[in-house]
Order: sequence, then structure tokens, then C-alpha cells
Amino acid sequence: MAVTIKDIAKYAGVSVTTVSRALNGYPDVSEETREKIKKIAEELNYSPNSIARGLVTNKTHTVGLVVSELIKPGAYHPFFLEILAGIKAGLRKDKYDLILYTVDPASQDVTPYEKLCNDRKVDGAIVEGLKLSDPYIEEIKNTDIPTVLIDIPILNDKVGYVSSDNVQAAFEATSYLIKLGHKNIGFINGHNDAAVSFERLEGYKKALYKNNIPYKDEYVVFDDFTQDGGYNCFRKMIFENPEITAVFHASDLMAIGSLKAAQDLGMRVPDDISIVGFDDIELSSLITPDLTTIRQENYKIGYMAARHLVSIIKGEKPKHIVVPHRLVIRQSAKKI
Amino acid sequence: MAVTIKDIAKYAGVSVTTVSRALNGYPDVSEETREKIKKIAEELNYSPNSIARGLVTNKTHTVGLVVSELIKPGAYHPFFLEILAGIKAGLRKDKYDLILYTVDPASQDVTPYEKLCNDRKVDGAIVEGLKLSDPYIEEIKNTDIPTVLIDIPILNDKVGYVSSDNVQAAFEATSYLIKLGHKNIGFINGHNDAAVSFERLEGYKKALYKNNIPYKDEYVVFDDFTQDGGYNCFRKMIFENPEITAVFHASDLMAIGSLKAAQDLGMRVPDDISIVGFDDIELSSLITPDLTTIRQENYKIGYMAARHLVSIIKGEKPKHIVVPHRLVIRQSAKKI
DNA sequence: GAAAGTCACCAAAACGTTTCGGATACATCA
DNA sequence: TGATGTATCCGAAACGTTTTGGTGACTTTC
Repeated sequence: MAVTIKDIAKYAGVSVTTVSRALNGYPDVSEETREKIKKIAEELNYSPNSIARGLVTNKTHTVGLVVSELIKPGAYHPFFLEILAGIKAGLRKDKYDLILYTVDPASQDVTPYEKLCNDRKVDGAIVEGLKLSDPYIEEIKNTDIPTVLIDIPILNDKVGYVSSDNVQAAFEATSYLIKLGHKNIGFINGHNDAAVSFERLEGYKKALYKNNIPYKDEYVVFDDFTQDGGYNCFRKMIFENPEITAVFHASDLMAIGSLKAAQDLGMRVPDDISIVGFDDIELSSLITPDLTTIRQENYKIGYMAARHLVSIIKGEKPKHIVVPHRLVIRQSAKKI
Repeated sequence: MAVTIKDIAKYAGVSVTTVSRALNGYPDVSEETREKIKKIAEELNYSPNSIARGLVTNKTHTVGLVVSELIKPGAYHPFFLEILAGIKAGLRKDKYDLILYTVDPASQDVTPYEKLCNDRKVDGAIVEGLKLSDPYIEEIKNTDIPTVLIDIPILNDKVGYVSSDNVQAAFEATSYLIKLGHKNIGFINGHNDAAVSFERLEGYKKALYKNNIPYKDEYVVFDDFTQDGGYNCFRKMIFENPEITAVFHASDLMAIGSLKAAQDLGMRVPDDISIVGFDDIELSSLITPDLTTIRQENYKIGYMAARHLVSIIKGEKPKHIVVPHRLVIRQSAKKI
């Protein structure tokens, strides 16, 4: 039998109203009795029943984290942990709890976004790793549940988003390759079902244009962000366009796939071909040659998403937050 | 204004009692009215308020996942995601929600385990990644909150645990090296603050003993499970005992650290020195040479932990569940 | 034909909070 | 003096469920 506000009231000889007001820092209660109540609460080891509180306030001090099926055996999200750690850190200050939803497409028809959030009475949600074609996306465009998306540009009265400046990042990576003397630069992009793919393509094109290098459709291929995707794309691209001397990738996993493919083809990296990735996952610095890539501050992305979400919950206006990236120069790209 | 059980009652011309009983599959309500009520609930898009329900039933259908500060920038838990994915899968059937606690030692004094769980009214918790010296451990030994630990042997009325058979696994790994002809086998173990370290040491000793190889204290060192730990231990061990031809490790990260150290010392793996790891993290198959190691089925460990937890919540007796491991033979160990 | 059993339903309490609308006692003001 | 203000407190309603202990009406049993 946990101790309730009633026990305290009885003990202190006051009403439950007064106990509630005292403990929650309201006025209308003398300092003297407030201290007495606090002391008793302390002694009885009282802690408020969050469920009961939630029932009346309609707030749970809990936010949801919605990730897609990216957490599944054999295809683990490469930097989910970093984002998660950032989110937890961002939530800590305001003492929000985090409840984790992993949605698999099979059950999404059954449980739409709003139902998911309402059933569990979360005060808001962070959404990460959804594809553009995901049914949740349309729903989120019109929701009034405080929501912050990661890497998905939606903005309205209650929803904001945070991301890197993907256009600029891709621009810098490509420009770097150009500066190294490369002219025939391939781009192995992510699938069309991610907003970042379009942005990164734009940055790639921009860099070519600025340096008067003609854009060629056949130098750009799309695939999912995985290692296998990179492996296959690279083989095909190099086979059809042997003049290519450098390849920029929309993910490190794909870059690593290319690296393997190159090695299997007897090409040396970076001597025969330069490779640049995107993300700077942990693995990138551990392989040989280690990967030149764009570092995304995923911890910070998570942190900012969390901070922004609580600000939206508190009534502030949603916005687009961009967190800085930077080009990390290692061994996989070389001057020609 | 969400639709409540009252609205349905009014609409159907019955009492709220009847609606509740109808919807929850109790007897005492005719099939006819049950169908009517269900239909109305459907039409009104009713979904029960879990908070209100939780208040009266004192159950939330939520479990906590307690992990230590392992999720922090720069030191991400190498297989947490696999465990997490397994847990989520194990919870899905019974529709338990998961709320994530990351405890940092700083706040543990302030928030003891039971308070953590009670405040949020979880029905039970899974605990992972805690050190033996963690204050929570003592508390959990006597708790009556349904709890399942991973890799920490505590068993009582409400708490069980799941782990690999670490003794056997270490035994197999060491035996494998012996079978390859190695006699001077080092063991870079994890720190003393983990139960698995003792078990793995026991397995290592057992294998030596069975093969009539004398155990030497100086062949065994302890450190944390990290790459840096492995790196430093390896240098020291080889420097002081150059006759060693093989090293078994309590984690893949440490094995990779040794691998780097060996390379920096101009030793070739596996030609000059054989290396065996433990865990089979993703990275292990991607490095060169890829790592011979003990595969832990972390997804399954998570899954079993979740299943066992719900069974404890439902009143079954806690036990120790051991999930199978297996020796994965790759390139980092070689016959001499 | 009375007692007992069954079926379908309901009113009200309970869970532990917060909050609204007073109420009391005393001091202050014109 | 009467009115007004202020500080401190309280009773009761409300949140949306589940559950307890009924109550009639109708059947069955002896």
C-alpha cells in the first residue's frame, strides 16, 4: 500500500487540497504548514501517483519515440543509438519519460499515428527513420499532437523538424573531390523514399555546376542505404563508366560496400578510386582505409529534437532546426 | 474530446457497467447487446483511456528497460540494439509498451530502483548492462517488482535472469585454440565488476585443466570491455610474455584492440598470433582478418528476457534462462 | 407452488490526484 | 461602523475506468 496524499493530509491535520497545493508549490498556503507537509511527505517516503495525476491533468510527462522497422535483425540502424542517447539527454532536464514505439508497416493500418499516441497518452512524439511513403507522414502533416521529425521536412502548428543541411553537406563533399582534381565523379545516392536523397542530390549538382562540370544522369544511381546496395551499385557504375575516378555516397554503409566492391575488382582505394561517404558512423574510422565522410552530429540531432519537442509541448512555435555537419578527411579519397 | 465509455452507454441505452463488461469480454451480458455495444464503439472510434484503466487496475501494461550509462557519447553499447530489438519483439505479442530508463550513477542515490519503477507504475522491468557494484543490484535482490536481468545472476520470488552459458562458451573458445596447437594462451578478460568475467575465467581455466596445461596468473589480465582496454592489455601481455601465441578475449571490442596493437607491433594475425573474441558484434565480420569469436544470440537474449518477464508478471515462477551460443570460426586464429 | 437457481442488467464506490468555488478569520480602509 | 481586502484553508467535483454487490424477471426443481 503506497502512501497517498490522503495519508499525508490525515497526518498533518489538513485537507488533501492543501497537501496538493503545498507540494506543488502553489500559493494559498502558509510557509509554516508547507514546511510541515513537505517534511511529513519526506518522512513517509511519499511519491505522487503519476497515473492519477495524469488522469486529471491529461498530461503524462511522457513522450513517444517512433521509429520504423529499422530495428530488426540483420539490418540495425547504424546510428540510432547516438540519436537515442541525445534524445534521452535532451529529455532529462525536464524529466520527461520516453516510451519506445517501433512500428512495423503491417500494423500501421490498424494503428494510425494519432491512435498510437492517444492510446498511450503521450504528450508528444519524436519520429525518426520513416520513409516518405509511410502512411504516418500524411497523418502527421495534419496532426495537432506535438511532434518533431528527424530528417523529414514537415512544419505546421504543432510539428517541427531537425536535420543537417544536406544540400550544403553534399555540396562540400563533392567540392572536396573536385578540389582534389576529380572530374568524373559518381554519386551513389539513397532511395527516393527519403527526403535527404533529394537534398543531397541537389548539393551534388550544385557543386558540379559551380565548377563547370557537366552533370551526367548515368553517374547517379539510387539504392537503399545499405552495404549491399553500395556494393552492387559500384560494380555496375564502374563497369559502365570506367572513366569515373571518385564516388560520393549518401551513406557510410554504401561507401563501405563500394570499398569492398573495389577491392574485389582489384582496385586500390584511394589510389585507383576515391571514395567519400556520409554519416561518419563508428565503423568508418575502423576500416582500412578509413573513410573520408561527412560527419553528422547525431547525438546533437537527437538532443535538439528532444529540446524542441518539449518547447512545442510548452506552447512555443515549431521550427526547422539545422545542426552543423562537417567534412572529415581521412584516407579514402586522394588527389589526382 | 475523446469518446468515453459513457458516451457509448448513453448511445446504447445501457449502463457504463454493461459497456465495460461487454467490451472486456466478461460474461453477464447477452450476445445481442454485446454486439450492439461493440458496433457502437467501433462507429464512435472509441479507444479506452489507458490512464483511467491503470488507475483502478493498478496495472499499466508497460515495462521498463533499465540500462546503465552505457548509452553515452563515445562509448556506445555495441549490441544494445540487438537486445532491444529482441525485447520489442518479445513484448509485441502481449502488447506491452516499453519505457526506457537510462540511469546515470549520479542520480541513483536520489532515485532508487523501486522508486523508479513505482513512480512510473511499470508492471515490471528488464535490467541490462549494470555493474555488480551498482547500488541497484542489492535492491533488486530483495525487490518484489517483477524483474528480469540480463547477464546478472539474481534469482528470487519475482526476479529471474537470462544469459549465455559463459563458462561453457569460454571453455569452447579456449579448447578450440588448444586444438589448434596453442599451449601458451593469454586471456584478456573484462573487468571484475561483471559476473560474466568470473564465468568466462572459469571456462578458460577448465579448458586448460582438461588439457593438462598449467594455468598461469600472468597470462590473465582484466580491463574494461573496450577497444582501448584490449589494445593496452595486449601490448603489455606480449611484452612481458613473448612466448604467447594466442589470446582469447572477453569481448570483440577488446579483440579488435589487440588486433590493432598486434599490427602496430608488426605482428601478423593470425600468422604470428591467434586472436579469438567474444560476442560476435557486427564489426567482427567486417574487419580484416575477420574475427573468430563466440556468437551470442543477443536478439534472442532480449526476446527471452521479455517473454520471461511477462510470464513473471502473470505469476509464473522466475528462473534462469540460458540461450545458446556458438563458436564462429573465421580468419583470426590459426593452427600452429 | 414455494424455494432455489440463472440470466441480464445496473447504481455506486473506488482508484489518487487536481481544481473550482467557496468559507473563515482577521486586518485595513473610508 | 460597515465594507472591503487578504491570507489560509477546505469540501466536493471531476477525470474514465473497473468492480462490488446488488435487483428484478424468468426457469427450474422438488
